[in-house]
Amino acid sequence: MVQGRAGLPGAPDGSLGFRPLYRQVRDLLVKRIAEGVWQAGQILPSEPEIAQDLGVSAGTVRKALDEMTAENLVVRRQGRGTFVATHDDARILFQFFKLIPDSGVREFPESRVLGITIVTDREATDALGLKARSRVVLIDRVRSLAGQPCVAERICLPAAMFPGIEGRELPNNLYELYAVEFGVTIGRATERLKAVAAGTREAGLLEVQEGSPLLRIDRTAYALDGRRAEWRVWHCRTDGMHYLSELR
Amino acid sequence: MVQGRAGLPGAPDGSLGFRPLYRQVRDLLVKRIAEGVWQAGQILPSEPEIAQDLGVSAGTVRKALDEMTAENLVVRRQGRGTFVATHDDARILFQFFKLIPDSGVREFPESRVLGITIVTDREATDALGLKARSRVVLIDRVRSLAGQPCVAERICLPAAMFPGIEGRELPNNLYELYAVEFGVTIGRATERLKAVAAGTREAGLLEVQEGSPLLRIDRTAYALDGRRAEWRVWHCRTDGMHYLSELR
DNA sequence: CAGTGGTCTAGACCACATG
DNA sequence: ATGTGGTCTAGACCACTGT
Repeated sequence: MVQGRAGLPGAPDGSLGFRPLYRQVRDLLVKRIAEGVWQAGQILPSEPEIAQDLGVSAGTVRKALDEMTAENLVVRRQGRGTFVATHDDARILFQFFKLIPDSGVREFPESRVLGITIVTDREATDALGLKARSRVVLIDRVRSLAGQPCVAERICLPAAMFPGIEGRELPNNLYELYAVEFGVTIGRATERLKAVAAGTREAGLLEVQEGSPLLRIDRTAYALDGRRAEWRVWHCRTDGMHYLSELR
Repeated sequence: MVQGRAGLPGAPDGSLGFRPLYRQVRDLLVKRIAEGVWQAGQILPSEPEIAQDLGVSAGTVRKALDEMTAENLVVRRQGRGTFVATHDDARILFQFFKLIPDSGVREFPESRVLGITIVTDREATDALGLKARSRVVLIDRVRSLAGQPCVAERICLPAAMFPGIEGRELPNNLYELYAVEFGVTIGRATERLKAVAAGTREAGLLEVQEGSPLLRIDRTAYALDGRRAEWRVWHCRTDGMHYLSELR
């Protein structure tokens, strides 16, 4: 079925390494989602169906889907089925938005777009792993919670991956737009945090004094196929809010 | 065996809720580790042994151990056995130490103790969920990477949980000390991050100007039984290093 | 009721470590 | 050779959701 196997469990890769069947199944299912065979919010075939299609046991499919559930790629609902995860506001809020009011009540921040431009920028192409003269879309926004500006945001995208995005109306929740309109599904991201002094620009946007301490968050987001799809830099006020990180 | 069951899988809790067998097994095994029946680094009985002891199938024990592996409570080594996780430097470095040099090479920071005192402090007792007049151990340290002071650290512990710790020589890696000497195993923690201006004290310790931006990290750490066991506050320089957070 | 995911079991075999 | 965890399978039954 998936890879060299003949009644034997597990498949040897030539001589070194070893690729469990359930992982091969996982990779194949992820590939199908990445390719849009099953789109965000749609239901997958049932476990027995997938198992029969691929010629493996139901238990193996289950283990593959267990992993995908843990990765937030898929959502399972008992009695109903297994669905491709969407980037709805609730998911964004919990998975990709770690800035929380000190009160603890999570809230989705409003966005005001300051400008969209297409440029060639060495820092951005480096961060995105593109060739030095590739074109990059720059989006500047200010985000507010309860009317209070709290984040100055700059987003950099590979222009080739998001053709025509510069002419669009931008929603608050960009990851849903990436998935639905451009077929780019963000699966994971890494963030690097530093404390910096506010420059003139950020100070003005966030209504703080120049030199005030700000939290700088530098995020690289990866598409399902592993390509870097977005680089964004935030400058955040952290009076009255904080960044939450769980260690386990 | 574990809870009301009579040849039936899964056990109803009276009428509401449902507690899978493998979770009951997990909880029981965690309890035994928390009680010191099996100590850090020691080997657990093999899967078939545990299964027979508890009167469940090997598959159920396996699923319980899978969860515990995901929670970093246990380490499995093929061909050798399953071991209680230790708080060795490598684990601390990856699970509990998110401050990374910009170069990317993780390193364990040195520590210099500035003082240990026992006090009653309202802020600390609140953070630890203790009665307002409980005694708390305060430990102040400065931590350095490559000779450069980078973190001013204050650690608050419930005195009742760590009797006599104030008279001890403190190692760099405290979580191992907590586990080995006081039977308190840290299982998880949450961190809250803010950007703040350096006060006089931190500025002096970290060799920066007063008012410089610092990363303030506020960590609450939980023991295996769920009790809050430690509260620590860091003030960090983030020139040349950053806090790494993985979103997935 | 039928169909889905969730749990539990039993057994076979593979991969790895140790003696 | 033995014992450990790791993978894969097959089948039974439970719990939930919809018709």
